[in-house]
Amino acid sequence: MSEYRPSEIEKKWQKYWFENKTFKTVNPVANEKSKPKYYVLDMFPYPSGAGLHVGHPLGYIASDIVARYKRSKGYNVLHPMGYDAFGLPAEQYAVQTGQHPAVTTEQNIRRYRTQLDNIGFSYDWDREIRTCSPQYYKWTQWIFTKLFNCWYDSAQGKAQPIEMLYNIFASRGNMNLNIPCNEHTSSFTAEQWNNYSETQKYKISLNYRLAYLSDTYVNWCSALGTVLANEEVKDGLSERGGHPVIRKLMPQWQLRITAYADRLLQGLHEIDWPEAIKEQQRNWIGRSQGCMLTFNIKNSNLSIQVFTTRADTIFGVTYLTLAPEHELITQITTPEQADKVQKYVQYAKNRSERERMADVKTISGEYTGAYAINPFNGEPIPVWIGEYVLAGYGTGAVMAVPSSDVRDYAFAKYFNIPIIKVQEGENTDISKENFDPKAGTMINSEFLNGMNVKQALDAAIKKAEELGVGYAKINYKMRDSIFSRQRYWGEPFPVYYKEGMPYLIDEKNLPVLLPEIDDYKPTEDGEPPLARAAHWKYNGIYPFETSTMPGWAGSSWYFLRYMEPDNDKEPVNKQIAQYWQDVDLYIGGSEHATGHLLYSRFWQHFLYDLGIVPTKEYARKLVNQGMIQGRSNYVYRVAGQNTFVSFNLRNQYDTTPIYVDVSMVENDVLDIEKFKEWRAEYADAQFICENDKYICGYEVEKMSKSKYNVVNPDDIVAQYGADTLRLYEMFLGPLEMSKPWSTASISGVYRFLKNVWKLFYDENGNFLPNDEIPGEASQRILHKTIKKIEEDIDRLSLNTSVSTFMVCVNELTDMQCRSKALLQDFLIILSPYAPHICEELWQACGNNKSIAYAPFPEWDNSKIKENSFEYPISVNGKLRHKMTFALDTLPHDIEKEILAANEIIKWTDGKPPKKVIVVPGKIVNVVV
RNA sequence: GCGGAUGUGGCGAAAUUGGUAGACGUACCAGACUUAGGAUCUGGCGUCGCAAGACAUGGGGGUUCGAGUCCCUCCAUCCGCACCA
Repeated sequence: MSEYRPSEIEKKWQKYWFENKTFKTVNPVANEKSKPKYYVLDMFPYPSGAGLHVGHPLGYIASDIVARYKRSKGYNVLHPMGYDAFGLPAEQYAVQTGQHPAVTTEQNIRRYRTQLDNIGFSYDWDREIRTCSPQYYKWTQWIFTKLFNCWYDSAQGKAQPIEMLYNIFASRGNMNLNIPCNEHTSSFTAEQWNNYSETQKYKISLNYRLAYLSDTYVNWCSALGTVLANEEVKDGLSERGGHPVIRKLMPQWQLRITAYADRLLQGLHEIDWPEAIKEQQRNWIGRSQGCMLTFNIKNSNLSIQVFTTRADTIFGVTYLTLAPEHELITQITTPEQADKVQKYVQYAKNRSERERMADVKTISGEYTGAYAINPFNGEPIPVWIGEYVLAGYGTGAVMAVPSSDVRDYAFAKYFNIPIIKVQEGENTDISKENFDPKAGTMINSEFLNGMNVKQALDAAIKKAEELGVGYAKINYKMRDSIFSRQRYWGEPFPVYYKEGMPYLIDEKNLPVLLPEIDDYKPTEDGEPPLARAAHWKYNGIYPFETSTMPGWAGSSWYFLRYMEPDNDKEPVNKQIAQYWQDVDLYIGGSEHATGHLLYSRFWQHFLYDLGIVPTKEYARKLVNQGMIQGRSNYVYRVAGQNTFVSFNLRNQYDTTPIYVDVSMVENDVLDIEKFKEWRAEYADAQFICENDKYICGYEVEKMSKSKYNVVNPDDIVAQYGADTLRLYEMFLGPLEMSKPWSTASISGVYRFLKNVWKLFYDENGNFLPNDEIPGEASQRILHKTIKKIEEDIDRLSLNTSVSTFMVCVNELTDMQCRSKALLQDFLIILSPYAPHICEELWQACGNNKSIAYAPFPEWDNSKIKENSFEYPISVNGKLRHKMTFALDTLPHDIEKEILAANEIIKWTDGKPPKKVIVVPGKIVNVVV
């Protein structure tokens, strides 16, 4: 073949790999001495109707390069792909069209698969999984049953079977046990427990399980007819669709992720993940160390619990503030204030989350008329209600210290509540708002006087414990995760109801299949769509749970299933999990920081507790690939005319920018003919050009159809081939950075591949490589390249490797390298990046096995060394000179040579240097 | 406000432990060839300067014989979180 024609070779090799199962990962056999393992994983995609754009494969290409490289380095590589196939878009489409979501999902998956295959990935497709297939979600349901059957043993720091808790209750009751459980769990003695009926015991146990039902304020989106997770809500609107979200009290399944809060925080130390992700997770978990204090209500037997991180400021408390949702409000409010309080609570309730967040500046509140008693000094302090106190954090009540907290300060100023200064020193002037709440030493605080904040904090907590009015407490911002969705297209719960109580479906009856229904909307009375399945009953009698699991259920453990996707006895075999351990490299977007990436860690910790998986953390290293943004182009239409003015002339006219499809633009130059054909209205448009060209404006923004800036990888593959696309996406810039797509410099990468081809074939199609022994120079080039590529892959700096290859090919071309042995080695190191062309040329060299089986060549340092080398010389740090020395020159010889070289080196003032410092291979310093 | 990043030619970017800043690719300029093409090849290309040379890695300071790299400080941009007591 005389010319590089990617379209002719790529399909052929993709077919070859598929038919020969070239990339099949064989399960390790027990007695076999197996290779070291390497698990490289991509975040599996949600197969949306829009298909892949050029940004999606970025991470997949990087992981594919690593996978292919590790294989050739002798690793047993697990590199799978699948689909996160349950989800809202397919369901919404179903609601609109009546089309079953399974059908659209299947179509979308096919489209994705075709697009992925076009790029030549080395996935082991025999391991493909789909979260929506019953063989898969059977085990998602199974994990749910395990969560339901476990409680969290804080003493042991792990999940334990619920039977064990029964035993504990039978011998000790539930008092003085520090076990994470639901609010309002009443206490009982061992004796009482033993007298309970089985049903009563079961009912109590529901409060302790890691999966539990509870009435919760949830983010209810009536437009979508479902509950959303906190991270699915942005600024009071649904992330998907932007519909308003309100808070509503509903019974929901929840997972007790809060029991794992500390472990999830600790685990971050063990994993090599981007700092940004770790920080987001830390933020989300929101651990804060403080103290719980009890304030009794004056003339009442009620009391209010308060969480504070500033127990040291207890003598500065001048009022308490309750969240408007606080349950004691009605009980403590005095009759005189009842009306106002009632109004205020109503006002707060009607304000959506969005409104409340939008104006954090507005101060509002109401006085209840009640007084609480400061537990430290017995002073009465008024109890207020304020919107700025969040029901969901801590106890929904705060002890307000206006002198040490800016929000309390603002509230106190606004309502004219007294302020007691408890700190003195620099930056503690409370007449201005910008005081430092942690500065100075304590005053007006009895036994705390004279201490600094930290000392006072410890002393105050100690005192509270002595007085029995409080205790040290660690509080988390993170809430338990709501696990119910009022949707159709998700995993059904393996749960049925009997006398209003939830029971698990027997394990042997899993999976609970998603029933067929004729309409995917919620029912008229607001029940989830599954309520439409009238005859869907367990054993024909008991109603099933009608909500389904959220999108993140299936994605929280999929990485385990790839290890053994067809196991029908368990989610994954222990020995196999033991072999694969964890994911060595996980590549995916950072948008899942507090969603998938947190939940999956939680499930892994849980499964570790059960002894199913061998590691607490499932992904050793995570890399977030940057987003590829679109580069939109504009034309400038002159107001009121069908005339368009070129970019640099646009200011001379009154113009409106209009998006043009990027496929009609090259290097910002508009293809005027294509533009005229684009739409009828532009057919006789006029153009005001500069230098006979119409230059478009541009902007970098997210790829989207409406901006006409979406680039489909299929088009690039059709024009330049998959290898060019792969190389180019890497060449575009560092993997982690977001960067705009531009087709501008793709031709350089394409030319590179053509040059590779030309090393093997001349223009007449003659095969060039022969058996000549490679010269020293070409060996040096090759070995330097091998070394560089290894280093690049190790630090995932794949963009620079493309440059390295280019330099290598240019140099081999210059010296007309014809050594087949050397060129074959070159193909092996290039093949992870551009596998198709390398397979083709590899075969042309007479190999009959895939290049994927060829071992990666070892580089030899002795072959890299040059005969001579140049030393940079700085004279007093100013002038620089170069001198060439033989390779084995000793440092003192260099020194002598430089001293003797006065005539060669023009010293600044003509005098020879006094001192020459030489470090071999590094520095020469000359002091004149 | 808090946290995480990032600032280097017209553009995308290299420079792994401090050691010739701008590799490689694009764009652009000049030329060659030509079956006129979005092919191929050669040369140029940070700024100023005819040149020698000088100045250049967001700004300012510091450490060092030597700083894109280390330290301090300020600025700009992007991304998270945000009344969390």
